[in-house]
Parts: sequence; structure tokens; C-alpha cells
Amino acid sequence: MNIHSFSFFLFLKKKNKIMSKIDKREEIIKTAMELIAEQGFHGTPMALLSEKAGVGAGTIYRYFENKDVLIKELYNEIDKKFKAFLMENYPHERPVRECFFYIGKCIIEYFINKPLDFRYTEQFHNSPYGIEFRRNKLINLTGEDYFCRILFEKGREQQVIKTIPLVIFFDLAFAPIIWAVRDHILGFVTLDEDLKMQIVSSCWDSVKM
Amino acid sequence: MNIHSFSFFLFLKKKNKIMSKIDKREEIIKTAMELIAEQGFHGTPMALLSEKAGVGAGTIYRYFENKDVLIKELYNEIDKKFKAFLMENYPHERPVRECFFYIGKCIIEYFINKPLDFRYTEQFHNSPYGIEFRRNKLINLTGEDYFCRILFEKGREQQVIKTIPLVIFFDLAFAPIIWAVRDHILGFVTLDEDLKMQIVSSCWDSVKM
Amino acid sequence: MNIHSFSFFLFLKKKNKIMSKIDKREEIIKTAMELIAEQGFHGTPMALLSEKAGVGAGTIYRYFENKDVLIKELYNEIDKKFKAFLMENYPHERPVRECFFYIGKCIIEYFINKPLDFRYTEQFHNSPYGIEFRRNKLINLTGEDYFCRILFEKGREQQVIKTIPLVIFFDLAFAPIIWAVRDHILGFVTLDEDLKMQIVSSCWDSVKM
Amino acid sequence: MNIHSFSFFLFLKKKNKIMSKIDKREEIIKTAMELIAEQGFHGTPMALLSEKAGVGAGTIYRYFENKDVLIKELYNEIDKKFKAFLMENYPHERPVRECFFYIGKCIIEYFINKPLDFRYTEQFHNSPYGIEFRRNKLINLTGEDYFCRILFEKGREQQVIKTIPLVIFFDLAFAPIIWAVRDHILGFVTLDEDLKMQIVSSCWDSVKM
DNA sequence: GATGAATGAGCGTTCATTCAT
DNA sequence: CATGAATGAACGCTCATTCAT
Repeated sequence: MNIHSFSFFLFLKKKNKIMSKIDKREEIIKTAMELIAEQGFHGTPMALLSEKAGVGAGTIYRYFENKDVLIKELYNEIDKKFKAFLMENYPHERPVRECFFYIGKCIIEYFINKPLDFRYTEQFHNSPYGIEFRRNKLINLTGEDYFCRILFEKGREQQVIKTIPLVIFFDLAFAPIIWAVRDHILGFVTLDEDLKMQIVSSCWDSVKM
Repeated sequence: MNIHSFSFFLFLKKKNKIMSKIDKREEIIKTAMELIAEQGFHGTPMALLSEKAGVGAGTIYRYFENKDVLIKELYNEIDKKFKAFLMENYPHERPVRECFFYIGKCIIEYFINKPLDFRYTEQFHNSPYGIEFRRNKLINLTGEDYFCRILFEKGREQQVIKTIPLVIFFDLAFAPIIWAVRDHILGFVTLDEDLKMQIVSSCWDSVKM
Repeated sequence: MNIHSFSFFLFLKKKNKIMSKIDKREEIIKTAMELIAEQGFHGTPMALLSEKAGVGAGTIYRYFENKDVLIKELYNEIDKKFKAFLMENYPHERPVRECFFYIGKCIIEYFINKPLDFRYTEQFHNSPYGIEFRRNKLINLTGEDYFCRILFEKGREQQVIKTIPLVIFFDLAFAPIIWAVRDHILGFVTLDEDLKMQIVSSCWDSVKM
Repeated sequence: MNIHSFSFFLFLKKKNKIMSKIDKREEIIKTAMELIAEQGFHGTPMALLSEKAGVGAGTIYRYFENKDVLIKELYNEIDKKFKAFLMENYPHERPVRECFFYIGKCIIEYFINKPLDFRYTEQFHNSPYGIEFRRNKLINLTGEDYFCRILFEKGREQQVIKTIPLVIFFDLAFAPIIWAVRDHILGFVTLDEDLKMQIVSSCWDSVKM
């Protein structure tokens, strides 16, 4: 088994339609994420998506009601995966500061290794979908957001975090991290281990009491 | 001159086409910004723009080569206005910390009062245009960015700012402010004077040595 | 055997696919008629039909070559049933007038009780299929049409029916009845026994010598 | 000026875009009516229509909001023209019987000379549009329908018309005429002057007291 | 210079039909 | 035989751009 035989397998996969049902859905999701991350929602016509994913145009609509639903579903997939990653080793019982650093490192680690997920997420957040989504999120915090709120409230109670609104806490804590990840992905800076730590640490400086 | 005669003037302006060349360009820019800020690039067809601006569809193309150019030009207009605002009373001779606070307050003040400019800017930054633009900016710092670099370098030299890359300095210093303004505009939080100060101050905490 | 066990049978029929070959064909025909009568040919995708009929999409094509054939077949089914109804007690030996009244009453009775059949028929007649069909019918009169021709010729011979072409006889005799049934089904009028008689009688007035 | 130079003119008309605004709308209406009359609503894609009409695909949408609107507008055009024809010499002051004959003759005359209008009308009436339309018409009678109602009421009052609902009067009076026109247009019969008179006369027989 | 009617490529989506299972 | 996932041509419609007036 070498690179050539693997290519030949891919050839079969595309041409001989040996993709299973799950394969198809996965292929669509993967291709859509790549295309949208790189070209944006409007730079990714369904026809291009179907072509690159190696499926018929109508096939996409078996898995996703329409383009909007596909876009939201894609975001949910990323969100779910990230939350799972975050919660896997979350140090629930450790001090607020340690939890804060854990979250910051997770965000950086996860998205630096999944640049497509990151760029997709950025596009999503900055779009009509994103605003609607954000509104719902603030009303009904779940997953990592729920952790963050707990963290925030615990920090407030213990007087280790400043007296600020939750929303502002999010902004101070995570905005620089997100921007730094973006700059890393776009090649404007390289985040080594020291720098990562420095960034998270600086964010902590901005919220700690 | 009363409200009625002014309305009549507007009527003439739209219906009798007595707009001068400069008027036309201004009208197009103003209308485009409003529409795009509210509906997005793709929710703003050129036909709608020309209608709302009170000019012919073809006329837009006399002032802007195509839609892309118009979009970039619009951004430059905002950028120019913001820079002018920022530089107007910039305390060049004062300490780094004071300059930093001045910039932070300026960003908040300016964009809270110009939510359309803010929303336009956000849309722009998060689009193919934005990335291209950002790349150019980092290579060739101008205006407020130039100030910021000077500030950063001065801060480094005086050992009042952490030893971090310039890009990361930007992220730590301004990302939370931008996000907070966004949350204010979207109604997720209300930035009063105390809170504004607290945010800028927290950003300073994150970059100061 | 009670209502519950019958429901259970239906459940089996749909879910466990114990429908026989004839059951399947019947189910497709019945469902297709309902759907098309209510939604029209173009409001009835094959996928919807297969779903509502409880069969696979491909299965329909084992019984009907394609959608066109299905549509024509459906019409033939209705036509056959109506002819059977008409011929069941047809008073062959009675006077022309009596036969005429019998046919008129039959049309009203049959279609008022089978509004789906009526609406299907109307849709069919008014479509490319309908014209083609009508052409064939006039060349080769069969069933009720054959009766009608016999009736017409007998009426002519006995000088109880006007000297008009057969086609015009059909128009005078049946058009008002069909239209009246349509108005009844659409709820624009209610045909009680008196009114039914009055309509048929009026049609007779228009063809009688 | 001969056939060739005329063809050349048509060539210019199509290729050099010398059609005026009104020409374009007319061309679209004319072409749409031809195509739909012959192929049906669903046999007439907008692309085919635009091609045959010699206009761009988008141009149709400058004149008609969408296909549905186009279809209804087309019907209204026919309806308007027919009403004008009918009302032109309508013998308002003459006896009911004479008015009845006038209307019958008008229907036959008009639609025999405009077979496309007739076939279009038939398609329209037998479609979701038609039913909606008919419902409105019965509620709010206008134009020829209004005349007919007046005629009906006058006839009732003078006891020259049977005691039947208005709707049934319409059915008896006009259904055979419409069907006969259809048969003429489809070539199943030829309506000469005698036959036309005989049909209208027979319809009168069916409604007269 | 200004206009806006006209354009047509391109979009998201549907659905009759096929064919591997 | 029956299935239903997959297909892709075709649909109605949009909109950035052009160009005759």
C-alpha cells in the first residue's frame, strides 16, 4: 500500500460510488467547510459544492433541507466537536484561575489544529446567522458557555474576577485569544508555546481582580 | 427657511436631480453604507442602492468601477473619518498609558455614535476583502495603525508594555473593545461611562508590563 | 374482529409490506387519484405519491411505465367505473327521452358522490392528455359514448332530437350537467333532487325537437 | 418591399433591439399566449418564452413580477378584450331574448376568431388560478358577468327565464357554447352560421320559461 | 454626463427516473 | 420483486453590469 494505491482507492471512491450513506454526509460536510472557509458562503454555490464533494446536486438536499440549514448544521458540528474537546479534561474542581487557563489553552490548541473550523466559525459568527445564534446563546447558555458562566460566577463570588457584566467578561477573556488564533492562521504571527501562554495569561490579567 | 422648505429642497434633490457631482457620490456612499450595514453586501443589490440613493443604476458605475471597488472605497471612507477623529486631539506628547487610554476611549466613543460605520466595518473585515486588506495594513502601517505602532514601540522601549509581537499587542489591546462595542450595538450590554473606562483599563492591564 | 384489529391490519399493511401485487397497484391508483384531484398533476411528485401510498419510489415504475402512463391509466380506471355504473341499469328498451334522463341523472349522481373522480377527470380533460384522448374517442366511440351515439341516432330517426351533429348533441346534452356538478363540488350551488331534475330537463329541452 | 425585405426587418427587430418598451411587453404577452395555449403552463418554461419572444430572461420580470402574475395578467388581457367586444354593441334596451342571442353569438364569434385566446382561457379556468378567479367572480360580478346577471334578473322578473339559481343559468346558457367552440377549434366540428344559430337557440330553449 | 431598460450567466432548488442492494 | 438513495437536467428567478438614448 503506497501513495499510488491510495489515490486509486480515492478514484474508486469518487467514480464507482462506493461511498456509504454516512460517507456522503461526511463528504458534503467536509467539502462545504473547506469551500466556505476559503470562499465564504456566497463564494460557495451548491453546484460547486456538489461537484467537489463528488455527489449529485440533488443529493445535498437529501441530507440538508436547504443551504441555510446546511450552514447552521455545519456550525453545530464544529461547536459540538469543540465542546467535546473542551469538556474532555475540564478541571471542574480546580481553582478559577486554573480553569480559565485551561479554557484559553483549549481554544488556541483546538482551532490552531483545525484552521478550517476556525475560519468557518468566524464567517458564521459574522453573518445574519451569527447574530441570531448569539442572541439565543446569551439567553440559554449551554456547553462551554455554561462552563464559562459557572466559572464567571464562581470567580465573582471568590472575588478573583472583576465586577463586570458576563458579556464583558467574555469579551475580555476570549476576544484577544480568538484574534490571535486568526492572526496565526492567516500567517501574521506564529503562536509558539510561550506566546500562547503569554496571551492567555494577559487575558487573565484583564479579568482578574 | 423652515422644516417645510427643507423638505421641499430634499424633494427637489431626489426628483429634479439637481445633485452636483459631489452630492451624487456622497449620496451613493451614504446610502450604500446604510444598506450594507443593515442588510449585508449580498442583501444590497445595486438596483436597490441606486433607487434609494436617487440616482440611475448606471450612474454608480461612473463613480465606482464595480461593486467590489465601491465596497472597498466605502471602507476607506470610514477608516479615514475614524483616523481624523482619532488624530484630532491625539496626545502625542503624553505618556504611553495615557495615549493608550485615549485610543481606547476614542474607538468606543466613535463607533457607539456611528453604529452603521461599525457594522459596516465588521462586515468588511469579515470577508475576502477584509483579509486582503489586513495583509496590506500589516505590511504598510498608516494612520491610526501607525500611531499604534509608535505607541507600541515607545511602550516597549520604556518597558511599560509586555514583550510581545506587535500583532498580539493589537489583539490584546483592541479585540475586547471592539467586541464590547458590538455587544453594545446589538443590545447585549449597555456601555455607560464607568463600564467603558473599566474595559479600556482592563485592556491596559493585559498589555502593561 | 373490531375496529382495533382492523387498524392493526392497516398498520401491518403499511409498515410490514404485506400488500399483495394487486393491493399495491390499487393503493397507488387510489393515492394518486386523491393527490392529483386535490393538488393537480404538478402538485403531485412521484416521491410524495410513493410515500403516501406506502410503497417504494421505484415500485411505482413496476406498475406504470412512467408518470404519463400512470395519469392515463388513472383516467381509464375512472372511465371504466363510470361506464359500469351507467350501464348497470341502462334502460335500453325505453324511449329516447327516458334514456336521456337516465344518463343525465347518472352523471350527476355518480360524480357528486365521487368528487375526486370528478376533479381528476376535469384535470385530465384539460391537459395535453385530454385533447389526444378526445380525438381518439370521437373516432372510436365506446362504452357510454357508444350508448350516446346509439341514443342520438335513434332520437334522430324518431325525430325527437334536433338535426345537429353528434358532437354538438354531446355539448348541448352534457356540458351544462358537467358544469353544474363542478359548481356543486366547488360549493357555488347545492344540487338537490329538484334542481338535478331541472338541469337534466333543461338539457333535454335544448336537444329535443 | 417583398417577403425578403420584411424578413430582414424582423431580423433587425430581433437582433438590433429596436423594439420599444410597449413592443416588448406586447411581444411577451403574445408569445406567452401562443406557447401556453399550445403547450400549457408547465410546458412553457420562462426560458423558452424569453427565447421565443426575443428578449432576455430577466426582461420578462421587468414587466411581470413572476410567472403566476404573468399568467393572471394574460387572462385579464383576454377578458378585457372580450368584454370590450361584447359591450361594444350590446343591445341594452332590447328584450331579454335578443340580448341572450347577442351574447351567445358574441362568444362564438370572438373565440372562433381568436383560438389562442380561447385555449388560453380554457387552460386558465381549469387550474388553481381559475378556481380562485371564479370564486371572486361570483362574489363580485363585473363586465360581461354583470350584464348576464342583469339579464338573468330581468328575465326572471319578466318570467321569460326559468326559476333557477344564477350559477345554473350560466351553466345552461354558456357551457354548450363554450364546448362547441372548443370542438370547432380542435377540428371536431365546423361551426357555420346556421349551426352557430342553432346552438345559441338551443341554449335559449334550455333556459327559457 | 446621466439614465434605466435590457441582459444572461448563475443561483438555489425540485423531481421523474434509475439501479445497486 | 421491492426499495429508496442518488442523480442531474431543468426550473423560476436575481442582479451586476452594459449601452442606446
